[in-house]
Amino acid sequence: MVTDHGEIPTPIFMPVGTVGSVKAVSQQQLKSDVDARIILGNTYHLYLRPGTAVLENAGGLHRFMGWDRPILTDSGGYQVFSLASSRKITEEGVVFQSHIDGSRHLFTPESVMDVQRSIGADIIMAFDECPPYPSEFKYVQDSMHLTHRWLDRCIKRLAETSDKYGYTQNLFPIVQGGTFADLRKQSCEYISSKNAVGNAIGGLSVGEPTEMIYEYCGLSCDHLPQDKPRYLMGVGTPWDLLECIALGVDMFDCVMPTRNGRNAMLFTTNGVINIDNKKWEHDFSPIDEGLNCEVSRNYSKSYLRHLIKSKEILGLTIASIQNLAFYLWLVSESRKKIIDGSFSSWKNEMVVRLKERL
RNA sequence: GGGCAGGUUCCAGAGCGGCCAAAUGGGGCGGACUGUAAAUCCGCUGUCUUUCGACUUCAGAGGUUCGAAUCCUCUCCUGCCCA
Repeated sequence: MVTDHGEIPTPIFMPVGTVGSVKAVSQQQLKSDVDARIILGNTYHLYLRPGTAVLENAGGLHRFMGWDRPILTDSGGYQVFSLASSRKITEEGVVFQSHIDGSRHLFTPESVMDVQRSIGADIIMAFDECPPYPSEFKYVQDSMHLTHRWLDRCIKRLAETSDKYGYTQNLFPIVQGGTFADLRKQSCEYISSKNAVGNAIGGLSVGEPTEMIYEYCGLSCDHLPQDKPRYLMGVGTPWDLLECIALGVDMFDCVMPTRNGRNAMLFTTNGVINIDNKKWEHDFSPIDEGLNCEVSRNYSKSYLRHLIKSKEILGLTIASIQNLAFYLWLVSESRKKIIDGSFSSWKNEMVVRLKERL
């Protein structure tokens, strides 16, 4: 893939990944870019629209690792949600109980900042609480205020500690407020007032219907600074990405390409494939010719199906890479379409096409 | 030619007189998966019917029995061993 900022490397396998990108830069350079990714462990797609501001990162972990895109780490706030059965929330922080040995571990805004300092990612996330859907107004309200107080502690801790590796780490605060318009708006205002280099939209894709994701994502975008990256955490399907880009989102991250890939669901430029299906048994065509990715172009559907059916670990890797390459293509195309002004019509066409089951 | 062991629904393989359309696994089909603990989870899978239920199945043909995939007889086929 080649963009006006040079070639975007084909995804490669890394044991623990993270790489994002925010090629950042000066106002003049802002005309385009950014896209990021994390291979395997997580996937981050950063995508900045023309005119949005970017991070300052003269150097960074990404550079240290030989990548040309920034690396992003999450705070563990999502685990407060996803591991709800084995944790306890207090004002101080969250106590998690290990599912491996039962040991208890306290996560606080301060400790989470320290950990992220040590890892050294270019973009680090605030520690927040992510209430499930549905939740009572009162609970979401209290939770939001707790997240705001935690944010202040994150900012304070970050200010009190210095960069460990000689480059700036950029903290993104996270909007909460669930699916209550007034709370969301209030949270956006609070988060915006911190004047961070970028802002995240959290608390969505936690069980609510897709339409509500769009609704509250749009609402959040409307109340966050337009000249700074808006990062929607945890979303989503390819069509979700397109819809949310239309609403103003610049960055995404999601488990979907890798997890669904491991579960035999392939996202391709022509639609969705369930590679388990017998219909692919003798289909020797490339997995996805529409991608400029050697894995997608050189392995056949038949071979990939065989690997998956045989429970060969390589199959999961190939499927994951296919989906990651697809997501990168999707955001890269989106950027091009936005720049040439054809995004909206292209998006409507793609949403239909990409959902199709092949 | 002789002696054993077998032939069960797409496959493997339980069942050995009623609770059997028949366990379980695989396969097939469908669904789920959204800031990753989890290469995972959930349905359906003889035919007809929405359900109840009805009907046809356990190599083949007869038979015993109120009742057979299960017991008996013969036939066909498969594997192994001995000639």
